[in-house]
Amino acid sequence: MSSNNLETRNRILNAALTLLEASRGKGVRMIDIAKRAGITRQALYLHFRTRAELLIATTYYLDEVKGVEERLIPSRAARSGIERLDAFIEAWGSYIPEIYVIAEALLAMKDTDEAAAKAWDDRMRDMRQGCEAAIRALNSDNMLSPAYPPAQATDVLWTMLSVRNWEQLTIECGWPQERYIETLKSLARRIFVAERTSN
Amino acid sequence: MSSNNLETRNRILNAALTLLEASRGKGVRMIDIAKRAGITRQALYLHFRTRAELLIATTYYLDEVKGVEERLIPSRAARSGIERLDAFIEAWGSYIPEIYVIAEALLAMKDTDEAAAKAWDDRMRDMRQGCEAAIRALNSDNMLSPAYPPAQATDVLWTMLSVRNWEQLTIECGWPQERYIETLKSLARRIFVAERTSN
DNA sequence: TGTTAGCTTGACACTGTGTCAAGCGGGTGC
DNA sequence: GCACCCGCTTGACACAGTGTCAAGCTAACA
Repeated sequence: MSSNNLETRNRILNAALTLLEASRGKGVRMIDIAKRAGITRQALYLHFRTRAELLIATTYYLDEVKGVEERLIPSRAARSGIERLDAFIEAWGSYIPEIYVIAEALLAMKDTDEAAAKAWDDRMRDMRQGCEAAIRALNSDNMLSPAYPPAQATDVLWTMLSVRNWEQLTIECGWPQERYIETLKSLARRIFVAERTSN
Repeated sequence: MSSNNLETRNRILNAALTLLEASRGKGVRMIDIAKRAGITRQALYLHFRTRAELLIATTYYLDEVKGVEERLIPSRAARSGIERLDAFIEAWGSYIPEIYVIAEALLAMKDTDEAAAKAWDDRMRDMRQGCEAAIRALNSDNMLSPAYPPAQATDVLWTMLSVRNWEQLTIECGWPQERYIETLKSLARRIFVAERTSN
């Protein structure tokens, strides 16, 4: 029965999520996921063709669970460019820690698996849209620093907000999450906003 | 004979280097390296205990070949803080493309191999010293922006100059190397230098 | 001439992914 | 009540890549 099928599928995705979160994304085997989901390893392949496919499905499942879309509403509603930039950094920056472990797993597969690479790149391209919109909003307000053309400014913002940079600052350097958010907002203003009036 | 031993060792390291560079760091097997070095796969293990150990040795070998130390001389000789910041970004930024493929290979192992992780972290810690010195020089000149305490400024500079960020800007965004260097210099000035007089 | 260092040859173990065939049990249709 | 099928289990096996081991070869050196 297809409802039963879907139920198992969700159990698998939940299992994958839990295990990835528990083990910081590394060393989660198919057999571990299967056991946690209460089925055999082989049965996993009745739902997902490969490990990569399972992980990709897990990230989409995660998005669904965490609700990415809703989080971006405030940034879209922003009236000024600066406000939009701030709201976007706030929204994305707060989202990173929630997807971090899964992102790690996907990033680790990027080298070996074509599909995983594409899934990650798609996801990053989506995020880039937000960066572009924020820069464009700033530009419309005539508040974008003339130092960088919009396209390059987008590249820079996109790079600044990468998961890897979040990882380095919070995990490696030990920054608390709020400092990460505040510093990135401050940096973005310093870099992108013309005629600085605040830091 | 130990001289023969060393000769083979260098042949292995050269082989590893060549292959890693050719294949962008991924999918290089022990057998490939062995063949290229003109020995058997098993003989590799007479020189390196594991694949990780070989890769780590390869990175040190690379440093030797490329001469990291000499490149940093100009930045140490700089008279002003700003000059030092510029020189450091120039030196490190120019070095990244040369070590990039090996860095990739090492980064890929970071998740699974303890020793590889340590080797990479050590390397990054070295680089961080340069960042710290540049920030300190700026601070001594009273040119460090009050917006960030020196420790945090170091964290930010260190993160900005990561290999991943270089990868994203040059490879993903398609920036030419000179633009990368110039933009990073410009960004660093904008962020760290107080009372901006230039962009 | 005998010894030894450095390599080869040809095994084998192990891990993890992915595949296959046969079987089983419970619900559904007739 | 019977047959059927779906979703899963069981127990194989293939395959790639790393790492290990024992025995043998060969050139150089004492």
